[in-house]
Amino acid sequence: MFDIKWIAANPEAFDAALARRGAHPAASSLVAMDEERRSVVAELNAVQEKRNGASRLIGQAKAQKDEDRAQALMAEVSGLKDRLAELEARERTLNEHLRTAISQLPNMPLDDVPEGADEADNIPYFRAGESEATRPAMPSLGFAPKEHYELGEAWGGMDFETASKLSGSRFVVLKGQVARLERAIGQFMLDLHTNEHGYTEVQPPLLVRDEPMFGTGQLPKFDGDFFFAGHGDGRLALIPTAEVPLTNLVRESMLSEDELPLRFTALTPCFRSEAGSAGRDTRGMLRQHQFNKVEMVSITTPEASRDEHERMLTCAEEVLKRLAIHYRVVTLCTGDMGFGAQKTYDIEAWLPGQDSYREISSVSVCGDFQARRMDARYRAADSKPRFVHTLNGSGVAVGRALIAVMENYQNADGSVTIPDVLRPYMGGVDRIGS
RNA sequence: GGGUGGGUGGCAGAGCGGUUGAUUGCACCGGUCUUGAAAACCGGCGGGCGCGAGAGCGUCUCGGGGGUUCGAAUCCCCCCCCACCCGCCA
Repeated sequence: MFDIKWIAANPEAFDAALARRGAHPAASSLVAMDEERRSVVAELNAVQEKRNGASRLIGQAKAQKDEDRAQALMAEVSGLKDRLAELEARERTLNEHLRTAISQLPNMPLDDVPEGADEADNIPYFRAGESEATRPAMPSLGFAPKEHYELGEAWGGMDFETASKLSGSRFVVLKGQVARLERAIGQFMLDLHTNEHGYTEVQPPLLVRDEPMFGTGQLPKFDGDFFFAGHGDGRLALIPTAEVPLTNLVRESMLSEDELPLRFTALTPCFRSEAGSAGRDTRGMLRQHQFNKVEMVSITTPEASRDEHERMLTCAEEVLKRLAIHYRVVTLCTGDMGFGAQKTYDIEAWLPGQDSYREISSVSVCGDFQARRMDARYRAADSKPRFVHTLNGSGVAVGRALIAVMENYQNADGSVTIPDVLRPYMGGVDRIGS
């Protein structure tokens, strides 16, 4: 969601930003709509002023018991009603159209986001002084690695067949030590972010109204990507990510500057219909309708959001460093970014079984894009209300972390060694599946 | 599922047809006092939109929409949401 005044003042920059995201120019039509709207508002205000002035005089005349004068004024002003109703209706319609049009447009990329069409154009990201060497090394297994589902199915810890009897494809039943390992990974990450990274643990609702989904940008454009549960005459969405409830924690509110930044984290199930990815990643746990994820959300001032973005990335990276899983970070190019993002880093974990890097976390800064949709503001030091900035990042996806642990820590006999940091959560077990 | 009460400014909480955008308290900002701070006292202080270079002016806004009226936070209708009680249930 954008400020129409900004668009009107910077039409070329706005269209250029849209072009970078592969969208058609929109500034001139939006500005035209806004001009029409403003002319209606101006006329409406003038008519209202006339009516209000007369009503005030009528009140005075009545108070002075001057009934004749009151009647004369009433006759004069009553003719304004139709015009008023018409102008009010037009204003409302124009407002709605403008809002609808603007709410369909994706966020504008920051200047340092690389140009590109799709994921092939994403570029590796390193901080100053950093390199591959500063990240956990690739494992040298010395045998042909298996994929996670081959390992899991072999010892009955992952059951896709039974899951499909219950729920169809893209579901899994985890059992025994695999189920426990999944739980251990989630607990470990949640503890890390709450104990060491300053995030407040939250258990949010998993079903939300349409309004929060609009607030974070999932709706209205991507209705088909989610599950909805009927509720009374309406529906509630099953959250596709905890970003939705966590970010909307501050919706329609006026925060004070000294309580920022706010940092929230949650371990929740996420539900996605995966409507657009039929046939992709159909085997295994990589792409499921339901998966657990630890999410981080920060609410900051506009000045602080860029630094917070870098900070949040390091929080997510720390998970993989402690698990000692090799990964890389890429800056998403303009064509691969999500709808609400100004800039996004993806963390891709190395999966030996797949012989490739796969996304395990995505960390985005959204500027005031979501804040405008949610009406989330704070009172700045000069006491003026300003929109907050919002950020979200996975820290990290639990299901995919489970895959990464299993594939990276697999042994030649098909067993999996438990990473050191997870052993306390596994009751001291150091190896499963043997 | 049955019943009742309620949605007002950052928060709390009055108002219930006519200069009421709204008493008051808290919070916040400025000032006096003080070595400093607190307290006390004085003053200021909602948000959106439009016009304007600006000071400012106008307008909308008391959950949302519609209606009655010259005029609605106040009256009527519909919807949404919240709280409480009863029943049922983890």
